[in-house]
Amino acid sequence: MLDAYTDLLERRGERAATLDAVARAAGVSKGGLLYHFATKHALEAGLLARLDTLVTADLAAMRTAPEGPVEHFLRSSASDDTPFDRTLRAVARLSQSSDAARQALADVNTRWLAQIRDAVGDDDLARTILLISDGIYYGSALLREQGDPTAGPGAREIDAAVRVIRRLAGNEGDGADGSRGSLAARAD
Amino acid sequence: MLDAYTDLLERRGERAATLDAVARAAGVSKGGLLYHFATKHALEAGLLARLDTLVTADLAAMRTAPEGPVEHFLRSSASDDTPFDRTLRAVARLSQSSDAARQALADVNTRWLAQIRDAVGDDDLARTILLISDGIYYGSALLREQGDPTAGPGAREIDAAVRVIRRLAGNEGDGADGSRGSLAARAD
DNA sequence: GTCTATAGATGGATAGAC
DNA sequence: GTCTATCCATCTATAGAC
Repeated sequence: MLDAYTDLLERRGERAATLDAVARAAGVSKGGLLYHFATKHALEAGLLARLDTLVTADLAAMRTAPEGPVEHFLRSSASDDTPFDRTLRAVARLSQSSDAARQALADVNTRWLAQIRDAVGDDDLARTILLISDGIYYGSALLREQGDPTAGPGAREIDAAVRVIRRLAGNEGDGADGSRGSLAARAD
Repeated sequence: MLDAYTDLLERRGERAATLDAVARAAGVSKGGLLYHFATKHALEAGLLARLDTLVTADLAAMRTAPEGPVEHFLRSSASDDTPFDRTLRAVARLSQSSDAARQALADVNTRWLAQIRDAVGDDDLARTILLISDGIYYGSALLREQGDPTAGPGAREIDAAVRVIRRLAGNEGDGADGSRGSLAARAD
């Protein structure tokens, strides 16, 4: 049922994610849905709880990614096939009218920033990487159409950003060869 | 009436922007509102038409900004007091469930990219700047709460991004002194 | 042009059978 | 646990007075 709710939020927006539509998509009746989630607010709370679990797992995956945490982070910003990204996009849509969802997104950002700063050792660069990720993410979350996954930022934008950050990371000083400076730091 | 519609979309989301609420906020009755905009769809179309007018003016302002087009562009990404930015945020909210609004946002991005690329002369950097701007913009659009303008990215994030881009621009080659390379190009 | 009144559809939620 | 039936509020839109 949370899957159906996520899918509707992501693909058709908050307004279309009615109890009726969620129940139909989940293959149950409205009454059946309301047995598990007594109110619409409870359904939302269930989604936010799931997000919290998934973000913890994502941070752990970032730390051990072979391409390094930053590149893994940016490339996964537009991924559309993991439960985590789908949940995040759904919550972003909810955040329009829900303070709790907005707070949940802010918390995710805070946790990401801490880990990226830890990886690159540069507060300015970490915040900029977060912004680039937000650009990729929100663009892909909001501009993506139902049937057109090519809308919004795609591989082209992400590759451009990765190259730009590599230039910076390569010029930082501690690195050396220019192809992988602090970008890939702590990836080993 | 478009002002009232914009304000409701921006502050309380698509779902709260009902004909009733818009009419009340505009100080007219529902019937009065529907005299000028026969359907809700017509109201939306009116907002998109206004956006088109405002983006044209914004591109012109970018070209003549004293701090250069890129810095002007990034700093204005989180501005909350211009009619253009308020309209853009409102349309971003509509884009959840409206194909026309989504297309309008994509068009704005296309026009921005062309102008930024023209200013920095580097496609990768231009696309990255767009992503940073989207990060600032969507963050400020979506995380901003009714009474808390400090949520989402603020001056701190923007300053960080400007410094990072300056580093890049200063390292580009054609510039020289490092404090203003292609960043401020064509600003004179 | 702007209003009130109301129609018709749909939203969230409850009651009670099975 | 899941269903159908139903209540009540609200939404878009129409009709018609002023």
